Amino acid sequence: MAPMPASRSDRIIVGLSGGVDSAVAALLLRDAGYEVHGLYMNNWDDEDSYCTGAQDYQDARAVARELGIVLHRVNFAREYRQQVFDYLLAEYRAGRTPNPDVLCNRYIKFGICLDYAARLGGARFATGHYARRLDTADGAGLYQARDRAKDQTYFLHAMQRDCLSRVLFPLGELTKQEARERARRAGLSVHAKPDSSGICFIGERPFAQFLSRYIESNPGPIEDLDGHVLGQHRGLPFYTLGQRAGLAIGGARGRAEEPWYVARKDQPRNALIVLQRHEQHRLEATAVSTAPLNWLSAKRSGSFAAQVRLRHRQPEQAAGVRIESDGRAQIEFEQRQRAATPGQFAVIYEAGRCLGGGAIERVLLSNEARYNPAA
RNA sequence: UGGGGUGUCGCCAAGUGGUAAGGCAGCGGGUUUUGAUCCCGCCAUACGGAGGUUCGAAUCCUUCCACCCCAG
Repeated sequence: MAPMPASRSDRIIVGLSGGVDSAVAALLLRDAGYEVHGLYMNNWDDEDSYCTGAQDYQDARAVARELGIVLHRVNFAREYRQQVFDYLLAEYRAGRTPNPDVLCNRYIKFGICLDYAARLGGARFATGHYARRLDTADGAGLYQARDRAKDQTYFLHAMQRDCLSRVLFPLGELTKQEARERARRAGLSVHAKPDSSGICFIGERPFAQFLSRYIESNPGPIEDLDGHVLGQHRGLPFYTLGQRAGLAIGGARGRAEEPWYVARKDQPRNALIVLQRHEQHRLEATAVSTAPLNWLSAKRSGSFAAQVRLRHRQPEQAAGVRIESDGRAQIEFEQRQRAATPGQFAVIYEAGRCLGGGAIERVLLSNEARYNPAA
């Protein structure tokens, strides 16, 4: 385990989700001699068949009991709704594809929840994220987890930099397999609980179905690159760039026997433009421009070479980054990037350190000479 | 109602006497703390309807129906 910067008498608050990872985080800190309190956070109030909140809380209680630690509980549903969910709906309505978990980490987990942990007397706030926090010459830095396949820094890149000095990621040096093994050996009842996926607190329900509860349908044509109508869509917000499933386009006379993918959204005409597999070069970007970056290191200026991810779990892509005077970034990739999507985040790395990132605002496709404002 | 053509899974489409390819879509699962991508599995006792020939027909014959095209 990484050296603990806090003194052993300090109280550490661990965000307990009811899953394996946060349980092991608490286990490691307890075994290292800290006074550990658990904090279960409820971010979503709807109780329906997809909401696992009730079970997760019971699991968190079991973990606390098994570890012999105090468990606190707090409800941030109102804040989540205002700072994450409203953003998500606004982005979808605007035709972009938001990443709510990035905002959840910035505003909820490492925002108000971090403050709440401090009020509980926590000198530090720890979570079960697969990431590493290391001290550097310019302060605490966020580094990728040793288990690169599980690395979650993509989701953490937007947290405020000054929060880094107050957080701990005890799982940063472990693989998922090792974490489960530790849980099993410690007799934690959640050791075999399946990994969760899907938007936190919304769950694994069919996503378009969930969205349709909040976003009105607005049907329009599905067209190929030449403007031939191939079908009808339910509303531009229900699709994202590069998406294959859900288009309901079958075979067409004289067309290749290939699946169709979303190429772009024509907002003024409410048309969804699609293409086939052999045309996917039209989905490839050479560069993206971002909103002003959030920095987790000393602010950079000018141009520099870096590695960039456009989505979680994507291997780092070699790129040139140019910082504009307004804080925005122009990122030019060595390799073309498939389905770079406005609303998602470009996250910048350098030798395993997450420098920060920003929301993708515009995408420069490989067949375009300049940014298309409608992109 | 002259001539020609076509009717095979939701869509496209092989198969022209030997016991229904494939792709797309869809559904299910895997991977995944976003949305996607990707991977795996399932998916026509049935060939527009009805008769007939044959050991055996989607494939041959008769007839009816539907649609398309050219003539009108």
